[in-house]
Amino acid sequence: MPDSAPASAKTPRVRFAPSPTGFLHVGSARTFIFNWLYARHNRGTMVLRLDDTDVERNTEASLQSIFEGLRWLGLDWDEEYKQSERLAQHRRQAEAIFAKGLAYRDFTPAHTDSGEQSSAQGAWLFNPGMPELSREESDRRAASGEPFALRYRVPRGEGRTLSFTDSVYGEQSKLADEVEDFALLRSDGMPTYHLASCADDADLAITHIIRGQDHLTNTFKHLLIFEGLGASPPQFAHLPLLVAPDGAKLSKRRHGPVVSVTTYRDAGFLPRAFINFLCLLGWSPKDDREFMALDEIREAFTLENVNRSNAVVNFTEEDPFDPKAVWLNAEHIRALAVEELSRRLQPFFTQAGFEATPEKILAITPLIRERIKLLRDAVFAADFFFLKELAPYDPAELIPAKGGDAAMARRVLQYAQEVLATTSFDHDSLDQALRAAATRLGLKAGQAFQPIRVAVCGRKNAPPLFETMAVLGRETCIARIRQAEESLQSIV
RNA sequence: GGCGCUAUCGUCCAGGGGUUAGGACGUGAGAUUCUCAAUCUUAAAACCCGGGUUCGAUUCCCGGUAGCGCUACCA
Repeated sequence: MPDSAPASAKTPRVRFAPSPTGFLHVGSARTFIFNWLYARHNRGTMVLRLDDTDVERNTEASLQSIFEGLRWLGLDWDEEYKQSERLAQHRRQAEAIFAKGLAYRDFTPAHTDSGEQSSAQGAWLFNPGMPELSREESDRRAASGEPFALRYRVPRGEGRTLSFTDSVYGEQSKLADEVEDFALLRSDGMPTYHLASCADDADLAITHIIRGQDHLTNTFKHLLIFEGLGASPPQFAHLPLLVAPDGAKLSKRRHGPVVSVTTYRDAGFLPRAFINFLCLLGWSPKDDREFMALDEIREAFTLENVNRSNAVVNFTEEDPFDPKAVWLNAEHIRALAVEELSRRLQPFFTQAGFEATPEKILAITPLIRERIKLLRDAVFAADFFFLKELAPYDPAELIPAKGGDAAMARRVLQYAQEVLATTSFDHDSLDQALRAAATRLGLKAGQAFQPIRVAVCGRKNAPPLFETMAVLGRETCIARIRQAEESLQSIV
């Protein structure tokens, strides 16, 4: 394909460009996912680029956290770059722009405030306090070693309109007069995000920039930079933002760990469920599908189907996860093969301090898979399989809820011990034996099973009785039932 | 303040000049089961406001309002 072909017609090269200034957050993860989906749907190339030009805020820990998050998601990329390694190149490119007369030196000291004050006072002038110097004076001061920032000389006053077609937001245009003289180089010589980003996008031959809508307005600056670089701009696609229930853009600072992907991982989200949830925020296959496998999503994914309004991630202090994310996770858990699910459960049991062998987990998994929404729920759902000693019984729970007393509960538990001593511990045998026992005691199954379930599991709500007992084994079951019975002696 | 973007149930996502405005999550009620869960049935729940255009606007246009974003030598 010739270079002159429109960017959108080439084999796509997309990039995900996080800046390592904190943990990987869900908004970034979603941007990564959309880029990945676009690349893989179109058999293109996925580039990971670390935008680490902010030396002040970059940390190694953050870098690790981002990789950790991306690895967990399990989506791959084809090439990897670091902006800091391309510093010299960026400076050369800035100088080239300067040499073309498209930028000028600004010797004004950097503002220490964030510019909010001046905005509030109505001073939104471009590059306030820095009338452009003559070239001679500029050269002289630069030669004398005075620090300066390099600013783009935005072509204002020419009636020029900057425009592009966004794949999501459509035709976008803005008067150049509305764009301020933004910085290309900081006074310490470091490139700004705008410069580094565009320079790399051009150098790496990125064809499609898929990023958050917070960059929509910045795109006009980027258009100017590409022009200065002598490169044709790629196709842009901006994604609606993820916002918190308070309406504000999801931010690490304001919303804390609930926006970190590691929070989801640690709670026991399945990566595929997490991806499924995020891709549905701002995109849909335009039919009623919601629970989708990754392949299904990839096949259905197009930028045309991305919508334009922000999506709120519905979390609260009590419940950090969007209910829909939780539901989708439960769906994905149930869709997993038992072997696979039990493998994923392992670390949660181990971390809880249980002696959980793969065999034992495999036996338990079918009993809890429909009862957990997050992987970590398994720890509570299955604790009695591992605990040597159950917490002291609550007599009130041992007594059947409907029409029963302590004496009756004792009778059930006594009789159960007898019966169980000779019953083989498989589902069908237990089913037969215990139902027969109930009948003999003149009780309904529900009544008779409650004391036994509580005795065996330590609580009223648990997985199906017979399967549970089969996994627990005769010895443990009888011991627990005896203990429960004894705990009732005091009140009978 | 300027500029830009957006506006359908509580939330997410469809729809679209004439519809009983659809699906999902969550919530309520019921069914079913040895409890819980799962499952099934069912209910409540929305087109921001005002003008146009039109025989007819929730849908198209304009304005307002609200929210968000950008307006840094952050990214």
